Amino acid sequence: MRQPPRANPYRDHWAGDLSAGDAGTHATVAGWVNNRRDHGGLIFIDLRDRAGIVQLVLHPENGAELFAAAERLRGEYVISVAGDVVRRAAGNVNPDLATGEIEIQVKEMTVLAESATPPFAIDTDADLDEMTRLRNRTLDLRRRHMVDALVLRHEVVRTIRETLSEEDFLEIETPILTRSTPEGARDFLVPSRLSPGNFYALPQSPQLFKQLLMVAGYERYFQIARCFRDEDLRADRQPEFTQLDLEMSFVEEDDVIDVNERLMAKVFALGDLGLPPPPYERMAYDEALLRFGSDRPDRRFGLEITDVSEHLSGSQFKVFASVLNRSHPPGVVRAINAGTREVARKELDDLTEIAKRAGAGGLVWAFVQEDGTWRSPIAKFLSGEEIAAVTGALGAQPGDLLLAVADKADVAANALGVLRLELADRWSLVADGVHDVLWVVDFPMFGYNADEDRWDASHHPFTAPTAPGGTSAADLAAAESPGIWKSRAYDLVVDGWELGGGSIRNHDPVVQSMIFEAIGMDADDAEKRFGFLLEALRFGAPPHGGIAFGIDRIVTLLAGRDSIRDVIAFPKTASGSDPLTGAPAPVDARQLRELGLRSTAAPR
RNA sequence: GGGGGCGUAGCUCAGUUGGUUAGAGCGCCGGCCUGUCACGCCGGAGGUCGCGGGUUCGAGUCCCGUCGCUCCCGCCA
Repeated sequence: MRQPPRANPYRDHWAGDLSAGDAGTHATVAGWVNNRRDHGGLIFIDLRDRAGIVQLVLHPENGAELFAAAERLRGEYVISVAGDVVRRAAGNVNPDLATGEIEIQVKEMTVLAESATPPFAIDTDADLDEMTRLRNRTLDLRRRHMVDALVLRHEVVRTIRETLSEEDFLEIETPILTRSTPEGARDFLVPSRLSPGNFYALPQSPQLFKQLLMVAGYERYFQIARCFRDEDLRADRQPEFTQLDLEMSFVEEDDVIDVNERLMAKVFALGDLGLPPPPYERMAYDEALLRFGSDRPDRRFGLEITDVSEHLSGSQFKVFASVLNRSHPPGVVRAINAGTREVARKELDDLTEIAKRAGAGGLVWAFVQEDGTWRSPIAKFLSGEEIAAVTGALGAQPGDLLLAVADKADVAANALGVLRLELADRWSLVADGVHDVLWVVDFPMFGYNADEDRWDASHHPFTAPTAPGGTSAADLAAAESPGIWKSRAYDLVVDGWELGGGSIRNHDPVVQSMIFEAIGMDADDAEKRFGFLLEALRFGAPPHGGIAFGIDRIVTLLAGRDSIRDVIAFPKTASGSDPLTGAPAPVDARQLRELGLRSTAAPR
C-alpha cells in the first residue's frame, strides 16, 4: 500500500488514493489535468497522479479569481490544489472511478506548469502509431496502460529480489564492458580508447561470470541483468533486454527447478492470469517435438501431431514411399486431426503454402467421409486398409479434416508445429483464461550443423551433457558419438513462450574441453577464448547450475500485452532505432580519431 | 538479407472503375451552459495525401524508386 506523501506545499495525499474515508477532511493534491468539463458556472477537473484520478469541483462562490484560473486550465497542465474532500451526493457517485465516492471542493489552486496541447489523448489507451508513441514517449508513459505495465514490472522485480534474498541468494553485479566471445549472437562492440584497435563487447548474458562466482564460492547468485544481442528485432526481442540470471552450487536439476518453481509461482501470482500452481509438468524434448512440433509447445489447444509412418510403410503412394524408405535421416509421415470444420479449397491452399514455407515439401489433406473413405487428392493412391489405419490412429470421425506432412522427422515436426499454431490462430482455438506451464527437459546436447560439418551446442557449450552411461568424462567418451549426448538443460515454457532456460554446467574442465572439441574448437582456440573459465575450473569448481528468465517476456505475459515494447519504458523500434533520442547517431570525427577508428559507411 | 501489411488533418480512420473545392469522429480555438465524469449545444480553424520520379488531358487512387513504422522468415550458442 502506498504511504501518503510527506506534507509539503504541493500535496499531502496521493490524488488517486483518496476514498470515502477521507470525506470531511482537508487535502492538498498535485498532478496533471487529465480532463476538464467546463459547465460555464461550474467546472470539473479530473486530476491525475500516479495513483489514479480524483475529481475536482470548482465553484465561482469559492473565489472569482480561482474560478477564472480554472477556466484557463487545459489538458496536462500541472497543478496543485487544496480543498475539502466531500462525499458525493448519491446520484453523482461514479462507480467507474476508484475515488468515485468523493470529490474535492477546491479552495486554492496553483498552476505549477502549463502544457502544450498533447499530440494524442493521454486519457485513453487507444492504439496509436508506434512511431508517434516512441517519439513522444514521455506522454505515452503517462497513459494508464503504460503506468500499469511498469508498476507490474516493478512488482515482478521486487518479488524476485525479495524471494531470492530469503532463499539465501546474493545479488552481485557483473561487467557490462567485457570480452567478445563470438559464439551465438552477434556482439555489440565498444572500441577501447586506451587500447586502440581493441574492443570490449557488451554481454549477451552474464553466463561466464556467474560460473566464476560459483567457483569462487558464492554458492547462490542472482542478478537482474541487462543483456545485449546485435540481432534483428521482433515483437518479443529487443537489442537490449533484461534477464533474471541466477546460479547455484552443489545442485542437480531438481534443486534448480524447485527453487524456481516456488519463485515463479509468486511472480505469476502478480498477474491475474490464473496460471496453474507448481509443480509444473516436465516433458522431454523428443516428446514435445513429436506431439507439438516445437521445443516450446503450446498445449492450450488440441491439434496434437501423430506419427502414422507405421501404417503407411508399404504404401504405393510415391511421395510416402520415397520418404519412408529413406534411412538417413529417416523419413516420417505425421498428421494432425484438425476436426470437423468448413474449410474451403482456398484455405487448404493457404495452409499448404504455410507448410511449404515452414520447410515441408507439401501438405496432404483429407476429409473423412460418412463411409470412412477419404475425400482427398491422394485417396486413390492409398489402400482401404491404409486409410482405415490412419483414420483410426488419428481418432478421426466422419467430417474431420486430416492434414499430413511426409518428410524428414525434424522438417515434418516443424511444419506441423507451425501449422497447428496457425490453425489455432485462424480458428481462435485458445479459450480465454486457459494457460499452461511446463518444463521441457532432455534436450539433445548438440544439433548437427550441415553447413560447417560439425556439432553446434543446442543450448550453450557450458551446459553439462549426459551419455547413456552417466555424466563423467569417461561416460561421455564411451558414447558412440557426441551426437547422442543429451544436455542437462531445462526450459520453462508458458503458453508456447520460452520464458526461461538453464542447465547444470560443466564443473569438470576435462568435460568442458571435450565439448569445445566436439563443436570444432581446437585446444588453442578454446584456451584463447575461454581460458579464464577453464583455468578457474582447475581450481576446485563445485557442481553448479542455474537458469535465466526473460523479465520482459514475463511482464508482457502477465500484463497481457502483445509486444515487450509495451513493458519497457524506452524501447527501440523494429529497426533498432530510438526515435526519442535519435540513436544510433553519427559521432564527431574527433571521437573516432581518439578511438583509432575510421568510418567507411556514410551515416544517413 | 527476404516476404507480408501500413503511411491521407494534431490523433484514429474513410476516400468508389483515375475526374468538381479530399471527408468523418476525437482533439484544438471561440461562444453558451451550475452536477458532469467520453458532459452537452452552436460556430471556426486545420492537409507537402511519407518523399522523389513516371504514365495521363487529369493521380490520394496506376507504375517505378526511396524512407519510415509493423508482423514474419533467416538470424537470436
